[in-house]
Amino acid sequence: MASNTSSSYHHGNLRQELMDLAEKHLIDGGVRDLSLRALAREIGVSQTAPYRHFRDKNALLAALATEGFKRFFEIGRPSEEEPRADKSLLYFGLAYVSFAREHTELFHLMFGPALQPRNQYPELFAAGREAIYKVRAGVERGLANGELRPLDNVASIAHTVWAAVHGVTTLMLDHADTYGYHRDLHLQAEKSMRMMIAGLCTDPSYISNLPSESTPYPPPATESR
Amino acid sequence: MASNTSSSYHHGNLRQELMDLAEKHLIDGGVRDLSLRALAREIGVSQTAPYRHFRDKNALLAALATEGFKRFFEIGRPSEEEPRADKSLLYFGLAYVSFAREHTELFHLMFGPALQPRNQYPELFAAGREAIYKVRAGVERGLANGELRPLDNVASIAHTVWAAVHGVTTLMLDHADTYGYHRDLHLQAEKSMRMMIAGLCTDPSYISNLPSESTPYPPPATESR
DNA sequence: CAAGGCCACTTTTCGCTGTCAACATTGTTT
DNA sequence: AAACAATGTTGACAGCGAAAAGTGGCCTTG
Repeated sequence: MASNTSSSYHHGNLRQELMDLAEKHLIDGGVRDLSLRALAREIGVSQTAPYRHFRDKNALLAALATEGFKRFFEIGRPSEEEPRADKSLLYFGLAYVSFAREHTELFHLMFGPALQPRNQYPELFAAGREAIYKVRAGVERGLANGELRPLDNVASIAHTVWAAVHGVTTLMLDHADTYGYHRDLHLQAEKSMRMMIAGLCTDPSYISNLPSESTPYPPPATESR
Repeated sequence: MASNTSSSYHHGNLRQELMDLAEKHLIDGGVRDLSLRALAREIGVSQTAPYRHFRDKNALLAALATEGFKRFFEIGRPSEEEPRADKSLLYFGLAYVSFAREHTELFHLMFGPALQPRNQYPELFAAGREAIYKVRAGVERGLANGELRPLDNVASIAHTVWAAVHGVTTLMLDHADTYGYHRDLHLQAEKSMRMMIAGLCTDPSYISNLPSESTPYPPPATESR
């Protein structure tokens, strides 16, 4: 896939290859170690070739984040099939956490302040916005079912759910050691989300049943801390 | 305060002046626009002088973040005086949001992934850890009073509260436009926190009374977006 | 089939950054 | 007075993002 058709002057697939390699570099090293020059060097083109495909370094980052959101949609799917609103929201939250742990640096790029300004990339905006609709749908069904308490309008409740999940996730990623939850991070995350979601439910009996100590979740991804 | 005693060779107060100017630069421009050389140039010392006081650029950032946490303690105070646990937690959350809006870039430095690695600065670690104790204290009193439901152990509930507040705040800072809460950000934040805290209370009647549309909070700080 | 244009890439160059090694200057201790 | 440690300075290196101008090759158009 790396080697191209025939001509050595025109690479032919540079944009995609830049994206792929950029993500690889992102994974081990974070945004700080991502340099256009290094990418170009490694691919074997001149150091300014990337500028044919991305106006900026920022534009590359925006493209990466956009693709991250598109992959992110996939994990939102199950919530549409689960009939129970509380479980649906919980599953969304757990998937959110899993995504963040498996694609930590991408997650940071998508939701963190590293990529700025971000309001000039319509695709990125649309992709990010799409995500909240998943939650909205779940909340709407929950309200219709009567499983969720009509505490406020849909948008507001959806925002609250998102904030809860997002807070649990980011705190876990960036400050796990500070707050002393070295192990069983997934367990703590699930407990927190259950507590918060329970408050939104009319009948919180199920959701507030905290999970047992042993968790079926995958071990934390190897990180370069 | 800038001009020193008499000698022009030894500055005399370089460390503090670096910190002050660094924060100023941080405020308008973010971490990306913070350069040791620019600081040195502006202060009027040579470009390597800062290295006498900070091993690294990272060390400067760590010092800034540490001081940020120390200021952050001040806002935690009111929660100790408020007898009602729900209100105490809510006030903490509101103060958290206010701090984040008034010192956006500092907040990002304190809680975001920009400063890395951060585990080699004991002072920073201690300062960050101190913050969670405020919440713990509030939760402990709430549990003792019977105002908070004993859903789990203190640490776990405190972590949950923190995550809720943190999620609301970061989402508001970084993605306000994405999720369509351009105005009345403080109102939305308060509503979300009330909903979440209500779920933790035995009698959520007061806390779930959502605030009215007009808010007494200060307008958003002028930001360079 | 040739002319011309356009696109993808290269070369060159600029100014900026963090950081290191060696040196100079100062206030303080012995 | 002499040695010392702390604090600045000079100069240099490698790396970066980015702009300007040139070049090779494919594609359209006459």
